[in-house]
Amino acid sequence: MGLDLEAVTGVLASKGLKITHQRIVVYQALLAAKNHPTAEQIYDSIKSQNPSISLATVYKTLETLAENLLIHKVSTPQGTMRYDARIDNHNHIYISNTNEILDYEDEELSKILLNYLKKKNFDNLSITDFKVQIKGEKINPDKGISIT
Amino acid sequence: MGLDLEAVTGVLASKGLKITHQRIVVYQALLAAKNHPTAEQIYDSIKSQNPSISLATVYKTLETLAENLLIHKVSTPQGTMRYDARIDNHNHIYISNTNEILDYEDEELSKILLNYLKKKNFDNLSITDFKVQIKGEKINPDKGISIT
DNA sequence: GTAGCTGCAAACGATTTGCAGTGTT
DNA sequence: AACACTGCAAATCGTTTGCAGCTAC
Repeated sequence: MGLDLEAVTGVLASKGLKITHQRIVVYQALLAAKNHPTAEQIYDSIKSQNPSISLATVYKTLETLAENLLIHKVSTPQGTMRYDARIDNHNHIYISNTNEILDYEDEELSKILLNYLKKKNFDNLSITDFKVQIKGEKINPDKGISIT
Repeated sequence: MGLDLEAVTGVLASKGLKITHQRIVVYQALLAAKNHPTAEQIYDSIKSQNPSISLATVYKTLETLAENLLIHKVSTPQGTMRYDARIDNHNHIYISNTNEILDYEDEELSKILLNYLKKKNFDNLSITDFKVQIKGEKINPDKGISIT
């Protein structure tokens, strides 16, 4: 995770976006985040290095990046938005007692679902995206989750 | 769909909730709704018959019903809340060009997923809920969707 | 009678907007 | 130079809250 400056500017340029300091910083912050931060969390994480940046700009930048399919907006069960630099199709685990969102990806699961959806015929619907949403609680909130 | 008054009062009583006119009306309105309405849509649908009811009460009532597991709160990709009187585990299809939410239930899909999750070992996680979220667009927005 | 519920208005948090000024191309 | 982008503050939207009065039990 974490594209260098060249890569980031290249990606922005490829979408015809102006290369501004703010966009670089916001994008890099999101790429570096392993959790799924809110706009405010991104703002907090960059404002010490960029004291003049405004929260509104962070929102606008994230919106722009999402429109250009460089990042994803993720709505949480609480109705707030989080952002995700991963653009490949993957699943999320919402952990209610710690308010975390974990990525969950599994080749086998993707295959199973894709296979299932192919078999079904959804008339008058063009599917743009599908994912499994798992909700749960950590038994021990201080420890991580491992999947075997 | 649509419980009669007796049934509704019975359900409320079984949860130890006071039987108020507002709760009956809100609950029945949600039971009768085939779409997944917002709090405001429920409010609009009942206020002509109940002019003195307040939107805040609708919110409070829905919250209470959800806490008592009589209904579900559903967060949309846009970050707003919708409500669902179906409490069995089912999947949702989000239709972006009409802003609809459709229920989607399929025995086979449930089995496949349950089976998959059983096989996997999520350490330190207790799964409370899982569902498939399908996003798509209607090809013809004026027509329905049929699944075959 | 009392605890719980309602309705109102005000407060709230997250996000968006208008606009004047600034920066990129 | 032109236009897109930023920063600020104010506005907006959906939702929640505080509290006085009302209602079911």
